[in-house]
Amino acid sequence: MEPGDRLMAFWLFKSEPSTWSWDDQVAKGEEGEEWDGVRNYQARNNMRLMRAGDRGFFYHSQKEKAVVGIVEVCAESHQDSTTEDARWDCVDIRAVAPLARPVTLAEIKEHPDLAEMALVKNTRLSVQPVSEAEWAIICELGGIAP
DNA sequence: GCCAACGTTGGC
DNA sequence: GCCAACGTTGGC
Repeated sequence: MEPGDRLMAFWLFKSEPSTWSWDDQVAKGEEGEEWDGVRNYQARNNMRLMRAGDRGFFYHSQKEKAVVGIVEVCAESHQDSTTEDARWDCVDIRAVAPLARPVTLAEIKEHPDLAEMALVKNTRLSVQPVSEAEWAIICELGGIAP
């Protein structure tokens, strides 16, 4: 193990589908897409902690309010190309697989072991960490292997 | 469409 | 450095 290596970490990316949907993400294929436009320090700091190969949930906010797919970090944090402002950087992510069935916010709120998720406790944070236990539960609810 | 939560900005 | 005003997000 090299210094700085760690186990895979898990995250959650929120997007309003009318702006950027799971289908848009899938259409980008292996190449992936910059997760740009984040202008929140907490969300940015989470992206700075990401390493290539980390997995994330893709969550649709607003109308749908459900985790719909799995993504993978394919480029670590770099300058956000939509701004000159050096404060803002972001990772690239690519779609890995859709959930067999979406896991709704209502279900997540109902599950006692998911009550501590930022999705529940800090509704406005758009890029957030997910624990390994939370990851496993949501994958199970979504009908796919973790 | 409303409103609560919360982050950011700017005046002092 | 505080805090009021304001803007934005996102659930309901």
